[in-house]
Amino acid sequence: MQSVAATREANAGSGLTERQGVVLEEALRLLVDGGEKALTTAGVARAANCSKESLYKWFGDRDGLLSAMIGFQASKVRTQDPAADALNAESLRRHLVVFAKDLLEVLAGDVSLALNRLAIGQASREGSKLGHMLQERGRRQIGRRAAALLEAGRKAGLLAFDDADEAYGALYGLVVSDWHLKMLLGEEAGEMKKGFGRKAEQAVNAFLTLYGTKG
Amino acid sequence: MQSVAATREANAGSGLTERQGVVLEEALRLLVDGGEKALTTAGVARAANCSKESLYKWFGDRDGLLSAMIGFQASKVRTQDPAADALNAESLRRHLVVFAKDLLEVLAGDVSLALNRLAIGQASREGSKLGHMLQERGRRQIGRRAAALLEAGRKAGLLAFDDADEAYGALYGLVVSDWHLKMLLGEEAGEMKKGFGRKAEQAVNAFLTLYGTKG
DNA sequence: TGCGAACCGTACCGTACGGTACTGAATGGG
DNA sequence: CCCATTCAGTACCGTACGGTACGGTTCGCA
Repeated sequence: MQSVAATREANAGSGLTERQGVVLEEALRLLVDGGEKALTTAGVARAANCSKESLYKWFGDRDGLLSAMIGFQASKVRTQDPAADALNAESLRRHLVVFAKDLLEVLAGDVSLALNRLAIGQASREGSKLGHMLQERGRRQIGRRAAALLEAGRKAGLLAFDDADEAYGALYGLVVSDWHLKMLLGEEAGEMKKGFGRKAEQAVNAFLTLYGTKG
Repeated sequence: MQSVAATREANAGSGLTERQGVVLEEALRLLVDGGEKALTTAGVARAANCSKESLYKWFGDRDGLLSAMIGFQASKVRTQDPAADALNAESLRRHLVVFAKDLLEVLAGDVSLALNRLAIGQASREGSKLGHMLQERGRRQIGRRAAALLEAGRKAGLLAFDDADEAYGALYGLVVSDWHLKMLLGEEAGEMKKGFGRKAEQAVNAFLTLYGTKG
């Protein structure tokens, strides 16, 4: 996963030492492997070969570490909204399918699932600070990419909708359905992934039936 | 919430004393109010005026208590699949809208959210036993109701689909989209609920566009 | 009345965690 | 060469939890 390059990228303008990035990487690994219960300060310190005192100096307290982990991971995910090449019906469909597949694969990723589980577990108390962070820095990114795609489709006369949010909601729902929740609840994601391609195409077909200008 | 009647109902054939039902009710209240962190054995014992020793005698250990809570709550939710009156296009639409609204309101319920958060939090370790339980005893119920409704629609010539699961997945996705996740992450459900009616109708409209036999 | 079962309340134990304090080894700059 | 900074490693403290054990009380029953 070329963690070094990714880490350096993530640190750009985040006030994070490279060492701290490595520590956060190790913390994420612990979280993915063992869930929140396994994410103890002593455990992180041991896994990252640093002292607990350093952890507290860098991140304040445990919650600060959790926030830093979310921000760190979010800063690593760069959603490229490329293209904007002249859209026709077929290229729009292709872009939508790629988007749908990317969405499913992001949601099914180890780290994404672990962080979502973490934020959901903390949602009851503490005003769901982590939840908002995850929502803002994770979802918003991919939402923007979708919004740009939909808007381009509309500008090209290939899509017709009044409310962009509503259209995006339909696309998201058709693509994801209840798979995300099932994975969050522990359903093995392994066998699911092979069906992502077919599922993405079906969802895009349905979406184009609803919002496409030509059947 | 007529908890007494509901409790008595839930105990039918579950090997649960009425006292134990009251204890589970109190445990659910603690979980809803304070999340998993607030659900300690001592806390439950104090809130329910029973001894920790009794808790361990009745439920084995903490995980047994959690399982019992899920089973208890699931047994309280009775999904009536009524109707089966002669379907026409309008009554099918009405039934679908009612189903969609019910689904949204169930998912937005305090106890449902708390139990889903609990199961998701435990999904990393322990083979996600609670997750499977929640999936089986909660989702399966409402899924059956939807399947019956869809099948009736097809039998009446009002719906056309090959794969019932695929159709149900589309309906679920159109109705729920990412609202469930947002609520699980802590988004205030209060202001959302007022939009459920409109959202349900929009989703059903879209679903009928996709799977209805007459536009 | 005597007996046993169920059970509440509480005290108790071992453990594990979050957070703090201390020591000693590097490192680097004057 | 000396001093300041940083940090790893460890020991430590208070707390809180899961789980167990025990005394006292109520209740049903013979």
